Amino acid sequence: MSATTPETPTKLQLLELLAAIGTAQWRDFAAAASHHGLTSTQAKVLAQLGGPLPMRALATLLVCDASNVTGIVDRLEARGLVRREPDPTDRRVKNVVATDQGRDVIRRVREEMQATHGALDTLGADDSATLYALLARLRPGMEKDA
Amino acid sequence: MSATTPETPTKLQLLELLAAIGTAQWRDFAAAASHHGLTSTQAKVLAQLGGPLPMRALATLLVCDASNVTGIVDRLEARGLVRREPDPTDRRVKNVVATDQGRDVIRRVREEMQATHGALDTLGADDSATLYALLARLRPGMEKDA
DNA sequence: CTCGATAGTTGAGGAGGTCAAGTAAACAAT
DNA sequence: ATTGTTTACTTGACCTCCTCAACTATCGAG
Repeated sequence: MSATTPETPTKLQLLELLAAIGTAQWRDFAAAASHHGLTSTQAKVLAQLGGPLPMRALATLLVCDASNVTGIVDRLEARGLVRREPDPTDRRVKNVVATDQGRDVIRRVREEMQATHGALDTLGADDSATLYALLARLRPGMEKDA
Repeated sequence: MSATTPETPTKLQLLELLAAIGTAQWRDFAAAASHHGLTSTQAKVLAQLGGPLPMRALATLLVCDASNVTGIVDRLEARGLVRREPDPTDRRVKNVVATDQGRDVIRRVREEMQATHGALDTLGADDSATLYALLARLRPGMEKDA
């Protein structure tokens, strides 16, 4: 009942905490994106565009249907944040590229995730390293598909 | 460039890792929900219903407009997973309550988050406690609103 | 060259989301 | 007590996200 020391937290407690952190980070991201007139999905797509990416690759990354990407990229393109370029080696594929404006916007969104940045700043170097190591061990298992 | 030891990870690396874990967990949750014919939003609502909750409280928890909750609860109610009950002390409010079937479904969804459970199982008691303590320190800062 | 796979789009339709407007009930307020 | 303000919820219009099925264009193998 009380806020006792978590000697050995139950898996359920850990799960709940992980979910709460994930939710909070997502809200932070969505809020920052919204300040720049973007939905969280649009921002997520923009965040993937380090370089040119075919529509299909984008759909794979987002784990969604290809037809969905068409609409999202349509709207990003209408705002001038992204361009569709023909692929020189395969005339079927269209590579999506972030424009200068697009790169600028997503950079600012990342910078403006204040809650997340603030929370991470409360951790010292040692704690950061420990957390990083633990999460890195968790990651491969989490990304395995059923 | 290579996968070097993360002596002191940069904040950006930590941020990226945290985002990846959050995304993976969310996908796991959505997949489990989908096995039971639920969207992730519906499952999320069901997960909040430990006890009766007014529509308004639900909207606050989900950080969304109240009119949105109307539709979500409509669909849950149509499947018999949830009931709207009049509040005895305030005739304006309708308390949302999970039915037996609703409780059952959300319990199974939680159990079926295999990727997440599997990943957490790779951690020993000590590591779990350490991770829990670190995340618990992060949480309050993350949930602060800008 | 033809056949089968792949990349992308379109259209239909559902779910999630917002905003504006409306109804009903609670709460003041002297 | 009646008048006015606030609160809880719903409805309707409208957008984005998302899936599925169907279509076009291109690629690649035999």
